[in-house]
Amino acid sequence: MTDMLANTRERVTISEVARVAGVSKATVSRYIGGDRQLLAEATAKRLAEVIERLGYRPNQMARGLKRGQTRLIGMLVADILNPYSVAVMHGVETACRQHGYSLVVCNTNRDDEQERHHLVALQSYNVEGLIVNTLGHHPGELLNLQREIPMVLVDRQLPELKVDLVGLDNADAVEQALDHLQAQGYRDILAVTEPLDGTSSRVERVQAFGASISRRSGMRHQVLEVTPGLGAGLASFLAASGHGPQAIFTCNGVATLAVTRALHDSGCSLFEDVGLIALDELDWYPLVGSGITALAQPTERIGVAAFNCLLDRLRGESAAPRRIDFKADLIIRGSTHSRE
Amino acid sequence: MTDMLANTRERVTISEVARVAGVSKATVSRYIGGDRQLLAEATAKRLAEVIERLGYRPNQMARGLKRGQTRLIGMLVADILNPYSVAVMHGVETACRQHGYSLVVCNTNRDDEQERHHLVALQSYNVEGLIVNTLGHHPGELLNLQREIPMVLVDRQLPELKVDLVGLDNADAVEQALDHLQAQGYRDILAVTEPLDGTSSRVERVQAFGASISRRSGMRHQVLEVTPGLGAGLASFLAASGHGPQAIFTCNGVATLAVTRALHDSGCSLFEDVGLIALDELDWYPLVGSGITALAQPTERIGVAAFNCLLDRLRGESAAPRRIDFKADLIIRGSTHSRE
DNA sequence: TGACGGTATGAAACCGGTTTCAATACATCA
DNA sequence: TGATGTATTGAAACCGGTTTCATACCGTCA
Repeated sequence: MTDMLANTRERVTISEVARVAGVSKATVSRYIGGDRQLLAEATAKRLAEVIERLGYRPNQMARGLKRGQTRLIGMLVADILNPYSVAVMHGVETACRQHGYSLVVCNTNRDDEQERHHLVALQSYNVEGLIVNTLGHHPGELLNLQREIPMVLVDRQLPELKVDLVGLDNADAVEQALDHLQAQGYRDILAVTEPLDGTSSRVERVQAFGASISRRSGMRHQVLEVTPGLGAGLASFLAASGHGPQAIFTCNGVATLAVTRALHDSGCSLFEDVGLIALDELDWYPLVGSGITALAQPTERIGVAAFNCLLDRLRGESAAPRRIDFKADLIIRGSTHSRE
Repeated sequence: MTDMLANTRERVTISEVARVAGVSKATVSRYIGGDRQLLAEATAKRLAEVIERLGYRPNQMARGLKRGQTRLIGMLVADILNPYSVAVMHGVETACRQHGYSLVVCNTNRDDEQERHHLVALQSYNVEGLIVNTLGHHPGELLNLQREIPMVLVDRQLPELKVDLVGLDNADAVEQALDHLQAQGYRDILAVTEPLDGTSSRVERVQAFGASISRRSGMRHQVLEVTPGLGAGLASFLAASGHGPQAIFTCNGVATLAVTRALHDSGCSLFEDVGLIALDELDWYPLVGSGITALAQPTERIGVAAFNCLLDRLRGESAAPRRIDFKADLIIRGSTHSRE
């Protein structure tokens, strides 16, 4: 008996179920579509039995064709190896599943051409919504898509696009970082960021950094980008140590890794000579030196919020674009021990 | 003129293109399906122009319905926060894109129920192939699916399933680790693994560990699982230090993090008191203490290989299930400095 | 007994494509 | 000139579902 099933190479279709159960396709469709109260109890029972026996699974694509809904959400990620992106994605995924959606993830590898390619692909799969966390160097393409598909930007802002935004309250995070550094006695601060590159969150952080320091008296600041010459840049910062205790503020996880590596390679005793506070929290921060002080982003909640934005739009809400900002949480470790 | 486009709320369909271009749906279909040599040059040119002007994008779902191919690959991941899984996924994604496939990623969060749920979902989306990296506690479900969809297991083995396997040559990796430890003078080795839990790669590593040590003279060994009581277990291992220099072999990245944390928390001077060699390479290994010696898995290649397996099956190859094993690369750092 | 209303179901059109088969136009050849 | 072949194209069926609309059946009430 099970052998018969084993030989079934083709997938069971609704017509097959209808034929076996001796009813019409429409009836089966009603059953699987949840309109069970429309059906006679005996019919429903028979269908349940036949479906179970045949192992029938409705074809989501076919359903989507007529219904116009695929229950698919697309997510465009600039760099899937970046823990921040993955953490957000985890939040998105959780929210998706809770609402019966599946997630299609596309990694652009920071490549403009792949971004365009994936955008086309996602549209062709009729994703119902799009979560975008990329450079956005194709605003034209995005602009087109935005008219057809609800969209939300994560950790990125594109002025051309009138869409929902979810991210971090960067000004607040920077303020928290500098408050802490100042309280601990640091006076000479270097911000290290990945190349700005038009990425709004990076720009915001660096600008907030400059602005916040300017409002404080007796503090000096400087900005450095993560490049092959990072080590030299750090060295020259450390060499000019006349302005008081020095600290580094890294604008994201990648920058933190780069800086920590460079300091480590230069034989600098972590963090005796220089303080460090990182934006983004990674699981190894407690382990290096006396631990790295961090501003943790609520990545999980950011992901969930992004999905919820989409859901609101899908349900027809058409209010003005929102901007949802989360606060960072300061986690104090040894890398910013007191200088007093 | 662009305003007219802006008002277009509905997606452009093939019928629309056909109507505007004054041809039949079949002709348009031929054009987008790549049968261009069938068309008159003038027709092709006109279609190109109309499609461009209307911004037409074929609906992949509709195509898939008749053609039976969705160009979708599904990947089931046990824990998307695990860097190993993400790294493999990155490889898969790269290979997918190169062959015109898109990737649907489902994270089961190590939850059996979610695993079943996602399996059903992926099937309902008509994914053409499945890459599985989960606990596989639903062999029944997988067994069913396997008859309909080509499948490949990554880093997992399920004896019930006759499918392709891609992973690490665990015996070789363990051998490399112990060769190195022994050469460095360590004699008393503790293997730390996540709970075995039926996960084949973990079991293989622990078994290979036991077997390999037994073949060496003068070495003692012991196995510990990552649990809340890990700290105590480590302490008691370290306390019984009579058998010669001690080292820890962690079976994967999660175990490494847990062990390093526990050692760190216990105030143990990393790695003066005990050596450490880790299976899996993570980007922060160079940074803690004098650096952690690691056996790096070629995750990217593993991902690519997994996809290629699928591709072979999709192209009709029906040879016996293969097992593809990669060798780990030893990266020597300070955590296994010589004990001589 | 016949008109009426509600319930359960089926037939057929439809979603946006692909594919088969037939038809047309034109050039070639005997 | 008529037969034949080739290059282009269109009409319609089809993929696996959903949905609209019509219908058959049943009990109720006047």
